[in-house]
Amino acid sequence: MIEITLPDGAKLQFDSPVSGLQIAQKISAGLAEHALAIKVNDTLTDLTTRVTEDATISIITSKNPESLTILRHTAAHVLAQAVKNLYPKALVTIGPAIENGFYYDFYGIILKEEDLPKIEAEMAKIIAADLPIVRQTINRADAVRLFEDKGERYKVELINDMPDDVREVAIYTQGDYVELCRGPHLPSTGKVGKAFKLTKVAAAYWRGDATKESLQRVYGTAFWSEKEMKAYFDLLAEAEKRDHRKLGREMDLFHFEEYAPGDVFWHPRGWTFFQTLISYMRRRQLAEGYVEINTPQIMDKVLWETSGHWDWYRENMYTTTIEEKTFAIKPMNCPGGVLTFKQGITSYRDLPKRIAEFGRVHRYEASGALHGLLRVRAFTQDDAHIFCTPEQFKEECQRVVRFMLDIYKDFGLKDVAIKLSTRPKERIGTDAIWDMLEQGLADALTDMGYKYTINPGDGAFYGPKLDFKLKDAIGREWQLGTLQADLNLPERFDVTYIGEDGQKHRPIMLHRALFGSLERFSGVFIEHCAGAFPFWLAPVQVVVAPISAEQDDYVKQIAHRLFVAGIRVETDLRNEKISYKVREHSLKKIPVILVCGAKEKENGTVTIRRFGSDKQEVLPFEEALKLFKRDARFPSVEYED
RNA sequence: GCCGACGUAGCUCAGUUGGUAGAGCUACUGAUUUGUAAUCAGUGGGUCCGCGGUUCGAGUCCGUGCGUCGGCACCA
Repeated sequence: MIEITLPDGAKLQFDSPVSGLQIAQKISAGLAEHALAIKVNDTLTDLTTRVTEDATISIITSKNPESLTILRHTAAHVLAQAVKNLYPKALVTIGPAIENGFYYDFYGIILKEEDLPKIEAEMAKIIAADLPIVRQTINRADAVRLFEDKGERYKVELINDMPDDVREVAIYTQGDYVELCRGPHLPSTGKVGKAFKLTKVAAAYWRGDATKESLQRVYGTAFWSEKEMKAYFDLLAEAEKRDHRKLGREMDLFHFEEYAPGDVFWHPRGWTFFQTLISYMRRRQLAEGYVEINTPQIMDKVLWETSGHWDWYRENMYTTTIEEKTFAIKPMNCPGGVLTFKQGITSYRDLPKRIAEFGRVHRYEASGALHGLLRVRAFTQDDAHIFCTPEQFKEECQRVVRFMLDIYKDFGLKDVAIKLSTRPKERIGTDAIWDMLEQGLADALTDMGYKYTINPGDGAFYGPKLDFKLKDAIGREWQLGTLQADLNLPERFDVTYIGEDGQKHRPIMLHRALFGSLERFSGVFIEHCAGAFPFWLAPVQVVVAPISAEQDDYVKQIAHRLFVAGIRVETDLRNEKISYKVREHSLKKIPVILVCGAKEKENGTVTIRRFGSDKQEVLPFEEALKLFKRDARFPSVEYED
């Protein structure tokens, strides 16, 4: 007797092992028709899998969010079958469901975008044939033979690399196509339906390893309805409009040149924005107990040999040799911070010391890695190095995390993922040190109630780190801030402080950057706000425009007053209609347009039009000035009135 | 770096089977003095990414370099 418990608590009894489909049939014919998979004690599995003992189950239909993954995974297999039909010499590898769709990697073929419709058509045929998808478990050796016979050496490799204790593997058959797979899958190819699309071709390395062969990857997506799929593509199109590279050109913020790949030419407006970010951060850091320094751009390469970076990253460092001496253009600011800290003798009473630097660093990134402002070769970090005692370690970490999230909040960035990256395989320092630092970072987060995920082995070679990640307009994740714990650099540079006991002690060094790279942060934020900067960050905050040349004097006069008050203001005295000017400045997303006609001039008023609204508001100029001065203030910063 | 695609005016793009480069917007000049998302007219504007080759002739075909885009790998 097997007792099956349903989600609502109801219990069903069966005499013998029973499949998900049979259970669904017992519940209702309608459910059986829509059933796609079954969840047994929280494990998703195929509808045909038999439940052999008492269990809590739920029948999965397209209403369950989990079903989308199954749909896409099955769609990936249909894709593989279609490609095998059309290109028999292609070898299959793997094809999982991913966040917004699925992909499949093939060996031995090269596809172009133009080939996709043909493959889609073949997929549609397979779907129309509604082939049953049958799961079987077979002996491991038989599986190897099966795929060897088919010449599918990648599948053979996958089986051979499974742990020794795996005796049996699952295979799925749909028509004449056989796939090695854990599953689960839809009951038949017909269930994939019509809402699927292949989106792009790309390359990927076998097993994600750059030393292995390059495979042909095909990306696609699938939904339960064409309506949902359309909504997804609409969203992508919308996101594309926010691409910071496009907005950067349209808003005249920056450009790139082939003479300096990966290095930004900031235009007046973009540079004003950039500098405002720095002013804001500088102000907030001072309030947080930091001091600011500036250290050399080019230093003896000996420093990087000492730090260990030369061994790890020499290939990515720019160097310059003069009179037989080799210097490095700094790829990070740590040595500058360390050498500055080491000037004089530091007492425990002086700790923690928080030393900030807006440091411009250069790293030779692989050409294929470059991506607008989001991945560049020369960038500015809002870097700081905090030297503290072991007792202060956790508290300092918490201050940084709190500060970081507080900064992001000022930019409306609330969807931040925190990752704890732990010791990598190749590293320096003892396990005891790594244990202590990893635990400290984890505790700091847990104590504050922040959730995080662990990226095992993703730490820096000298210490573990917390990474703060955010998504761009089309969902790509980018790292912004980082907090790294380090005992190695203090060791290597022999950094000490004098403790209460009068003896020398080793401080813990925290590396932290909140914006991370100001270039990257700019890109992410431009996309986040779709170019509509808040007043305090806008490179041009106010444009003053006359209705006719009669008011030019008045316009100049109030623009001057705004300038003196610290407002970033421009006038637009061109011989154009006001609607032309409104359109143009609206396209540039200027927060405020002040229109001055005869009435305004006579009454000493201005008519305010704010970006994103077509409402007009008439105010005495003095009042408007007060308003703008307030709007121009940095958020979360105290001001004396 | 790897695989693939792409590179024409400031921007967005067109350019037939190889026959000496075009549109709209922008810019400039003039007229118009205008009340909240494009006033009219005129004029400019190109190393067709660079280099080499094939050809009587190359924006177009081939090779190569550079850059960009989409992924992968990388990211102190």
